[in-house]
Amino acid sequence: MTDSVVTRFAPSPTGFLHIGGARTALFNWLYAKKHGGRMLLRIEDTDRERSTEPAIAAILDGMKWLGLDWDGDVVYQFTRAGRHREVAESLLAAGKAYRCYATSEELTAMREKARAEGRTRLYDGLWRDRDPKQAPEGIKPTIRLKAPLSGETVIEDQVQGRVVWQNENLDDLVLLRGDGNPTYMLAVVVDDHDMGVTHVIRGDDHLINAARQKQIYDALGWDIPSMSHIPLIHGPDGSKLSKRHGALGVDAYRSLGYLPAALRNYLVRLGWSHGDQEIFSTREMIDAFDLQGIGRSAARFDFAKLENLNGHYIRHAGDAELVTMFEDVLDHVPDRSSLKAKLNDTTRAQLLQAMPSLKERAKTLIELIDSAYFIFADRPLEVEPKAAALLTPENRALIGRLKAALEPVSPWTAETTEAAMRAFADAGGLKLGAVAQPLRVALTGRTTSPGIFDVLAVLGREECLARLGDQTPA
RNA sequence: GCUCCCUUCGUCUAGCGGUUAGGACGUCGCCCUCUCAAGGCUGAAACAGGGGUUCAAUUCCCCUAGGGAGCGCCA
Repeated sequence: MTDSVVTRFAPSPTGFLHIGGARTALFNWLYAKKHGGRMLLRIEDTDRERSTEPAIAAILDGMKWLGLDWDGDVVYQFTRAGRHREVAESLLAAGKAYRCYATSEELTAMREKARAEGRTRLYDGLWRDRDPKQAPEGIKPTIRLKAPLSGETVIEDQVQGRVVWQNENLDDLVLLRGDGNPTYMLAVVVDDHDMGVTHVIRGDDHLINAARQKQIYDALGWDIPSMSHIPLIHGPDGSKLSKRHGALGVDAYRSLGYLPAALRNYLVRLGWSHGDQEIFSTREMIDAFDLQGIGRSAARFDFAKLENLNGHYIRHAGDAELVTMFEDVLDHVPDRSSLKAKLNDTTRAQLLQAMPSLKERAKTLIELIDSAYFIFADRPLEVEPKAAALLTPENRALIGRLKAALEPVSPWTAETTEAAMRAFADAGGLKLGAVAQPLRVALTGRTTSPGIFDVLAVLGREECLARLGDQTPA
């Protein structure tokens, strides 16, 4: 049976792929992969007003970047409107639905009245049993489901457990709008059914919709798929995730220098766990993923943990791979075009050589870019204020003497320059640090950098001596 | 207001009646050290509150409080 699993990710294209959607997609993807099934992608664009092409593009792009591929063609829900209409009509013919001629004013009044009386059943069934002959002129009717008035509707949710609603709290939802277009509620049910979806995994903001959809499934005589409603992701302060926090599109995470693998790992552990394991390769994630491991409470988004994970993935990435990522991310961050122009075979080789040292200190690709600054810097170096403070007359003189000491070094490697420097320090009765810091400033313009011997080796003899010369009194 | 969901260190979480309540991030201190990281070792840090059930509750039930979601001819 494991080969029959079909999951789906069904975003509405009204904005970018946000972090919560990304996690939902990931969970669906993992579940399908784990069971050798398929994950379908359906764009819920029945709201013609708010659906946009750029949003669709952003969603597809975001999923590709995250490495979440889907099976088959993307299904655009709006193209299936005819089928949705057909199903609504069949329900009408079967007496399981009816036309409702209520005006929006009447509806508003009903809602206010219901709320005032503390009821949840907002639509009072005004046209449920009324003769359509009484229909007013000029009103395009909606088609509403004739939902059960009593009894209960039960969802056996794989995450939330058994959730029960009293039917008197559920009203007759609209299946078809006055303009003949389907509502989300109808479209989802029909599409999931027609697409053969076996497992619905989505945010728990849909939990109540599951009950309403169950009523549609029942009216149609269809089986409802397995339901899993996963808790939402909140901002660091526990409130709803806003743009201020992490409700950024996944493209923003790319621009921030996060690796897809790191984001996947962070996301999978947000709301799901597998014992004490924190780091998961994609393979391990697929093998370990299960619905039982999903928690029921909302999780807060924590950038610090994401950064830590990202650092881990950077440290463990291949050097050549990182050079490629370094270049690729430049296209997604502002003000890096000058850096891009400086990429050539020489600087690429330097970058590759420096990578073992660079990646040890970077939590994001942005930090990686920043710490590689010394490779691309033009002479004379721009010196940070904090670093400039170290360029005292004494230290400048020291740099001059050091330059002289390094000049004869050959070949020029991290090992040989280190030996020369240690000898220089010993001879002067200085601690290595007393020499290394001024040297670092002269070479990088900063007080922090990769190991100074790595910097020496990467920059090469000529460039190093020139930079030292720049800081030596004439 | 109504319906539904949730509640273990600051954060993500393990726990599925009996544990010194574990791990991870962050944080504190120490070690390493040419800076910054990384790494190693330590420390502080949690079962929301109240009732039950039970020989025994973080674990099961109820209530309260707090948080969240939903209440559209949006999805």
